[in-house]
Amino acid sequence: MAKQADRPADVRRALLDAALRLIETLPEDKMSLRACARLAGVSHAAPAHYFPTRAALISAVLAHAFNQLTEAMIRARDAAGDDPFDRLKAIGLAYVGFGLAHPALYTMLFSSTYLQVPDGEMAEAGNHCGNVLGESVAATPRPGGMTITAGIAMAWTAVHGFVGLVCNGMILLDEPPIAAAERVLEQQRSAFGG
Amino acid sequence: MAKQADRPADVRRALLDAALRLIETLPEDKMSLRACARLAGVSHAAPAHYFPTRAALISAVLAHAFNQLTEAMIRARDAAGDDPFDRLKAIGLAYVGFGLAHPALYTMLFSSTYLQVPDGEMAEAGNHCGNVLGESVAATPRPGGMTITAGIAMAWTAVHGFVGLVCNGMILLDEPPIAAAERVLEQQRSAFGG
DNA sequence: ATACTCAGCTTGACGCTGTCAAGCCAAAGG
DNA sequence: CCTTTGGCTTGACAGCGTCAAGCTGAGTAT
Repeated sequence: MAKQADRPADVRRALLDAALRLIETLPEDKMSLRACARLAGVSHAAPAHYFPTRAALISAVLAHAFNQLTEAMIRARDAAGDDPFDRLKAIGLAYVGFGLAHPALYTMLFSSTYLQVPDGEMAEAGNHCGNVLGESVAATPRPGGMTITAGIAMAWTAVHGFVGLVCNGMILLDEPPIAAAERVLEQQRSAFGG
Repeated sequence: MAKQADRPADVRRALLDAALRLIETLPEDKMSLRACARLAGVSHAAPAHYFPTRAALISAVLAHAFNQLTEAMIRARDAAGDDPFDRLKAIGLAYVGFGLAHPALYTMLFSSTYLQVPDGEMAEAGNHCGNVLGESVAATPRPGGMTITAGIAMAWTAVHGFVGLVCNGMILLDEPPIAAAERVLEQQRSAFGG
C-alpha cells in the first residue's frame, strides 16, 4: 500500500479526521473503516491498530463531538445574564445550534449504539455534557412538585425533539429554525419559576 | 435452496414479517436482506423480486408501522373527552406509548433515510400520521401569535424528544415513563389556550 | 396428450465490508 | 553490524447488497 514515507505523521489523528469527514459527508451510517483508511493514506487494516472495532473509532469521534457540544453550551451559558432561566435557555439554544450544524454527528451522539462501546471516553464526555444541563436545571427555580429530574426531562425533551424533527425534515417551520427553537424554549419559562 | 414446496405461500408477506422481526430483534441497522430471506425460507436473491433494494423493504415495513401508529393516535383521540387539549394530549400519549413499545421501529420511522425511498407508500403513511396531529392542533385553541405550524412544532417536539431520550436510555426518570410523559404534556396546556 | 410460455424463484458471481493472522520493514538498541 | 521490536501492510475469510442468468413447474394452446 503506502510505504512509510507516504504515511501521515500522526496516523491516529488522520484516521479520526477522515472518519469525521466521512460521517458528515456520507449518508447515515455508510462510513466504512476502509474508506477512512484510504482517506488517511494507510492500509485497510491500519485502523485496527488504534481502534479495536469500527464502533470504537466512531465512538472516539463522538467523544470529541460531545466535548465540543459541551463547550458550546458552557460558552452560551456564561455569556447569558444572571437570570437562571435565561442561562438555561441559552444552553438549550446552543444545543439546538450544534444539532442543526452537525446533524449526522448529533444523531449518532444520541443513538445509544456508540455510547455502549466499552472503555469509551464517549460515555464520560456524554455524562459531562449531561451534567452541565443538570446543574443549570438545578440552579433554576422550579415550582413545587417538579423534581430536578423532571426539570431535566422537560428541558432536554424540548431541545432534543426539536433538533430531531428539524434535522430529518419532518417539520415545516414558518420561521428560521433558531427563532422557532427560541419560541419553544421561551414557552417553558412559565413551567419553571419564571 | 428451497424447492417450490418448501417455500411460504405468500413470499412477500413472509419477507415483511421476517424483516419486522429482525428489525425489532437485532441492534440498530444490522438487519440484512439475506437474513430475512433465510428466516422467510427463500433464497438470498428472492427479496429483490419484491423490493428493488434493502431500503425499499425496510420502507415497506415502516409504512405499516406508521399506519399502526396513526391508528393508535386516532383511537386515543376518539376515546378522550371533548376538550380539544385533552384530545391532543391523548394523541401525544399514544405516540409516546408506541415509541416506547417499538423503539427500533420508531427510530427508523423518523430517521429520514427511509422516507426518501422512491415510490414509498411510507411517505404517504407518514403524511397521514402528521395530518392527524395537525388537525388536532388546529382544533385546539391557541393564544394569539401562535400559528398552527408553531403549535405542531411545540407538541411534536415534546413527544418526539421524550421518546428519543427514553428509548436510548439518555435520561433517568423518577417515575414510570408514561407518567413522566403525561407531566411533560400537561405542562403544555397553559401554552395552548387551556 | 404434448409442446410452449413465462412468472417466480434459485444459483452464481462481483465488489464491498469488518476483522483476524501473518509477514515485512525501518528505526532503536546492543 | 546484527538483533529486536513496534507499526504498518498484505492476505485471507465470511457476510453483505445487488445484478445476470438459469431452472422449474404451473397454465395455456394446439
